[in-house]
Amino acid sequence: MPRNTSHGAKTRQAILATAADVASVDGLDGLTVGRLAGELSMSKSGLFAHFGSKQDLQLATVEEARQRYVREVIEPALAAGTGLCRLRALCESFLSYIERGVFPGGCFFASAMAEFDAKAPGPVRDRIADCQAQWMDTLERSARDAQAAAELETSTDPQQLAFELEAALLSANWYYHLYHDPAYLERARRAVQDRLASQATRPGLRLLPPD
Amino acid sequence: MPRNTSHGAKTRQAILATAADVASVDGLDGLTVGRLAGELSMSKSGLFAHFGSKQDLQLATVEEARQRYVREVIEPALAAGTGLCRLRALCESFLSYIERGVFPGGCFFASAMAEFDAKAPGPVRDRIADCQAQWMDTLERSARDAQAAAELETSTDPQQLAFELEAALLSANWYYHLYHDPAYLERARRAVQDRLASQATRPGLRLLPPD
DNA sequence: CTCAAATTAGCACGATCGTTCGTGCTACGA
DNA sequence: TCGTAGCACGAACGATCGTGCTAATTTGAG
Repeated sequence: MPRNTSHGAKTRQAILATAADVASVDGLDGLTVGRLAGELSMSKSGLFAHFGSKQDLQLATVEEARQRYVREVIEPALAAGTGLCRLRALCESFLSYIERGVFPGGCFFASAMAEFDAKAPGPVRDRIADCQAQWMDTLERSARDAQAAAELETSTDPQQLAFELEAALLSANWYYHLYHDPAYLERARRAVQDRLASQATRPGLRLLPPD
Repeated sequence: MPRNTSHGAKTRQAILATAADVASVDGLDGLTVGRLAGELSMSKSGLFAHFGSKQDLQLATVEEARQRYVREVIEPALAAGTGLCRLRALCESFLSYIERGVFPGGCFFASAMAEFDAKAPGPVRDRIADCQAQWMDTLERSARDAQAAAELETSTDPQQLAFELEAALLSANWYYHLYHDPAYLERARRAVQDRLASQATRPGLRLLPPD
């Protein structure tokens, strides 16, 4: 094979794509080297050679998932506008990402956060917490921008708003998969709409992008 | 030892109490027979003899956790009143239960729901889903009662309200443990208060029990 | 076509998984 | 006092875990 990044990188990428899918269902601990090797029809040792340890595999899997999340959730929303419009787009983008089944086990980071929530600190937990903080910050900053643009009441607490929006999104993820019922996605949509509408400066302020 | 259920039942109870604690941190799959035996200073086989299989152990652990949940969350709230007051008490009771650390890993059922969310169906998953549905139904029925007592607007959708309350509670659980920051519990309290206040029939309707 | 480097496979290790079996206590009922 | 039932134990099972070593295979560069 070529010196550096030809077949090897492709294989590594394929491994990580499958790893992220598996981990979204069975967790990053349920992600097992043998299982993963079987799923990709390759030997345990051949797969393992791409990573120095299981922890490295986990960290690489988180990074792969992060990139997928940015591509499927963040970027489309950022392209949709600014201020209040962006805030709403971020929420809708998340719900769409759940609906589309970007990860077979639901939101990767929701699963990972739940799994490492109360576990002892470590590199993997730290990375998960960091990703989650970034997402929360994206919501919060958008709220602040909307406020600066006079689209949200000055009485609004951006952190509180971000928390309530994220709460609706996360719960939609859990209940949608637990009961296989898309009604929960609609509940989240309604919750988001209500939160934004009630704190918008003008009652009829256009929240939806033209469609 | 006595013939039947003296020492045996005591031991079984001690096993399940520890099992529920462990599972709230490491999940029902992370709950291992050997680990549990070590934590209780008894042999794997001696412990295992109390349950026919690991799945039985898991189901018994869920049942133990359910009883603890009823005792620590549901019953105190039901005793606090009816209607809107009860609805608020249920939410506050949950947040207090998180704050008190009734389970070391946060809400047992939140962890279990997340763990089995996207897994293949089975007895354990079914039981978890059932418990979660019961809790959601408790919230929803309280909302309906409050509505029947004319404490909530007739325009309120009890299911929607229950979803939004539960969303705040669940997210408070995740973020509180992920960042070890009680501020998230306060955010949930504020979200609950806002939701209830905005849908109460009288703006100043007493929501807090006398304290 | 050849060679060296990169990639994968084969095999083995100690540990731990869930589970089974046989044994030895210990205390009550006869 | 003796038998018996409940309970816990130690040892061992096959399987799988993560992780090393070494040999075979593939592959791009000369």
